[in-house]
Amino acid sequence: MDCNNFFVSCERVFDPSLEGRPVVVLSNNDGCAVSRSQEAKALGIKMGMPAFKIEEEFLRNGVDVAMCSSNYTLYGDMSRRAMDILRDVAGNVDVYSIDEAFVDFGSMAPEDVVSLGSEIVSRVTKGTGIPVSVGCAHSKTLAKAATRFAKKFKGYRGFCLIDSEEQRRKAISLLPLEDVWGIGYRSVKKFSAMGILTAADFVEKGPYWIKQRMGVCGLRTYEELMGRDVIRLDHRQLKQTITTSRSFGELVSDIGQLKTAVSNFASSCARKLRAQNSSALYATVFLMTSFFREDLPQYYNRAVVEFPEAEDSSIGLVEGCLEALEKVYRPGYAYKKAGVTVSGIVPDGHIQQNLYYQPDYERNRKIDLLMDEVNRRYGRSTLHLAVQGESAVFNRRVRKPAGVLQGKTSSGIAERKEKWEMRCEHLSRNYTTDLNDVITVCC
DNA sequence: TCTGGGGTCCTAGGACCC
DNA sequence: TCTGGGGTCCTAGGACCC
Repeated sequence: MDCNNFFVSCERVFDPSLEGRPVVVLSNNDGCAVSRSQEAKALGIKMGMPAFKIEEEFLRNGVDVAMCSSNYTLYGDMSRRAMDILRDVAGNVDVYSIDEAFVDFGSMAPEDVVSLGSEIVSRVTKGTGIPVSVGCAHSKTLAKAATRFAKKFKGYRGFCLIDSEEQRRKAISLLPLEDVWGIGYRSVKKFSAMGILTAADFVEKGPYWIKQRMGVCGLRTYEELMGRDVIRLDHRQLKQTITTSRSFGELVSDIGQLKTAVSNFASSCARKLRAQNSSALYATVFLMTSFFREDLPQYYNRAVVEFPEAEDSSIGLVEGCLEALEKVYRPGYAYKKAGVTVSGIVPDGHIQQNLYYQPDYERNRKIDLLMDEVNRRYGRSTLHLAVQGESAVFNRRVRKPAGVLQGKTSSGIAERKEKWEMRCEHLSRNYTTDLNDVITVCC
């Protein structure tokens, strides 16, 4: 199951004025388009198109395009609702991403497959307001292809089944190579120069040829396109790396401001580590200038700190990361982005202790527990370390005041306090997660 | 002026072991 | 010092996903 134009669809559920219009949802920092309505796609707005180009090419020429800042609080909650309904209808659900899930239909009679597939489409769409497509086949790669057909051709009414060998052959011959799950931009470029344009052209080359050029990943895609289910999803409990990074709203040169930003990134990583009951042995801090600014000197660097013992406290991670920041920082550059990645992640309870290190566990643990609890109850960053700065809001989303349904206004957006804070000038409300933002309908 | 963020897996090559 | 055969571990870079 795949939600159609997911982020845009979420915005439309609560803002009917977006219906029937070209709509794009922008990335963090209002950078570029990450989700587009059908109307926006028809205009030729590409995935990843920068917001300023959309303004130049369309808005300035009087073409109506609605732009929304991304509102992940809303999308995350809408995703949860969709997946809950899917589980209720179908059971055996494997959530693959914020807008996609695989369902194991087992060995079901074809007519039951068709009715269950159609039921998923109608129940999820009705229950969330978000249109979805369902594709069914003997492998995940073919099921994803079926989903594309279900989305593209209205006749399917949201559900497409690739069952027989004849249907499989027809499907792969109609499937452009760039739409195959597992074949990316680079491979498409390489293969199209050889005249390989569809999934059928690709499998025609045979497993040996493919393995030589794409390794075992390509081989798996071949098997899947032949109808054999060989791709296993990752069911690990713990993430192997956790990153928090942001582009800045404006270029930053001052190390004081970078310290504030990096402290926030580090404490965010610590919070994510604690959320999955794990700790990390290493933290990497990176710093970079804007590669688009050819008029400015460029710099990229990173530094790693190793903790004496795997660490999950905000205080410990922030200390380590500030140390690393001092190593990578060079004065005289205008920085555009920074971030923190933690790695060497181990589950709590399996931490290798260090004979020569006597940390004050109890102290930091108490502080973290308290901060987590207060922030859970009263909102993120209610309580934070002083070094995170007065606002501690690198991912603050300032909400608009609740009001009647009348489309977007930007009057409720607070000014950014710090240069490095993100831009989000077209932010919708947290309609489903904040009582103050619940819509009022006048009738 | 303005171009996102967060992941996974595989492979080749270097360094080292017996 | 060199020979062959059989390993492990680590890292950087590439490719892919949403």
